[in-house]
Amino acid sequence: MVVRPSRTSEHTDGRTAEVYQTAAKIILQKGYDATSVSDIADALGITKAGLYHYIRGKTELLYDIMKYGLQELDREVMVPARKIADAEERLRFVIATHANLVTRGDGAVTILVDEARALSPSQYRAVTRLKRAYLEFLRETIEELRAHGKLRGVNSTVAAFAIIANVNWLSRWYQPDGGLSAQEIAGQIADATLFGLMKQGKQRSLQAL
Amino acid sequence: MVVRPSRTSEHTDGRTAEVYQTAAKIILQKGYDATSVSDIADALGITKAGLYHYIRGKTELLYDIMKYGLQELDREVMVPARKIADAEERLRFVIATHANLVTRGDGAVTILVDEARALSPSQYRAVTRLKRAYLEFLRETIEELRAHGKLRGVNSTVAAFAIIANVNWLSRWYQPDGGLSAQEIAGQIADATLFGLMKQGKQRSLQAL
DNA sequence: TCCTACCTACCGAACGGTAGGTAAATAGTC
DNA sequence: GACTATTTACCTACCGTTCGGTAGGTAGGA
Repeated sequence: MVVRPSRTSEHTDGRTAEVYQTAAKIILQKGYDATSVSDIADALGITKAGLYHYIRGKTELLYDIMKYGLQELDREVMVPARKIADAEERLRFVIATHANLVTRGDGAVTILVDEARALSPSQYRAVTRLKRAYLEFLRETIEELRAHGKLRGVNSTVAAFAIIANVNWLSRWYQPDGGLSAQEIAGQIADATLFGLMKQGKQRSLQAL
Repeated sequence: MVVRPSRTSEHTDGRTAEVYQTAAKIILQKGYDATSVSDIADALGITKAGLYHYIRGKTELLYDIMKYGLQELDREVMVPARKIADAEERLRFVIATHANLVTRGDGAVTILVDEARALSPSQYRAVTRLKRAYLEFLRETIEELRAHGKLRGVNSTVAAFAIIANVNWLSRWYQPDGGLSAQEIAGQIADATLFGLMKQGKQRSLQAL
């Protein structure tokens, strides 16, 4: 996870990126509330006061990590997806790419999922707004499938949440050293989810199982 | 949520049930770490020390709630499901019933999902063991489908987690006063998930969408 | 006379955060 | 290049607050 320069954080160099990466990793493991600022400082080999040189506060750190996760989702999933004309192909791309982002696991995208509760109201609103944009993007693509007569009798909200559920849940059970590769899993999830929604999906050749 | 008498908690009357229900509700809203023992006591209209008359500790309270959730899952989903001979029908029943349990929402089943991290190692092991039993139950049923030649080329682990993902994610977006009823959603999730896994599902008549 | 169901008052530990300092690097001036 | 001013990157030491938990008491019912 590389943090790009932004107006909201005045430190943009490599050390700040390291702070964010380390924090994301620990928060992912222990949860936000159970992670103390000292935990993060210790992992970085500095003191708590030293860490406050880089962050403005604990929730601001969380918020910045989440913002990065949402940017990542936009940059790597939504922007490229919008260039795909065919709705079915687009949806398959979104599911597989998002799944890869979760398993690649620098943490930011995943932290997004669970820890929003800890944000301040205004931070929460900002994050929720961007999450909702992603949901709407999925819903629109699904409705496009329906318009082409390809969708089964499934509510598009339920379907969109089903996609998000499957992808995000990956972070809870995926093990890099397990029997299945991230690509295999991503492909299978995309396939099963799409097939469940559509009247007749072009069934992809499935990799070894 | 009604807590049944058990050997591990010495108080079994109505007040203890009220304690557990209230605690579950608050933990569900705020998260376990962010919920203080005083929060729960306040909601019950007693002091913190008064609450300790009913509980042995904060994690024990969480553990007891989770144990109840797992019992609920066993009693209401797995036990009746085992009586269903047809694997497809059985899987549909499991998905729909589990989904209803989540949306009915007295909290215990849902808390199970997110807060296991806060348990002590031995408590964590106990909960994980029972969760794994549920996963295995799903996997076996899915493999039964495969044995009958009904399954598409999907890994049964991926499929089992997909079911769990869809059902548990419900708790994050289901709104009782929303446009969709719990039954509708449960039915659609069961239908879309099953259809995604199977070669040819008996497509149920879907309710209004 | 016990037991149940609480209470007040408190403890030690951990928390997020800050005040105020310092050594080393960097930038500006001559 | 030498000297100074400023900034960076931390530090020690501490603050007020909140936390989970407890000791010891009490009012009321069986």
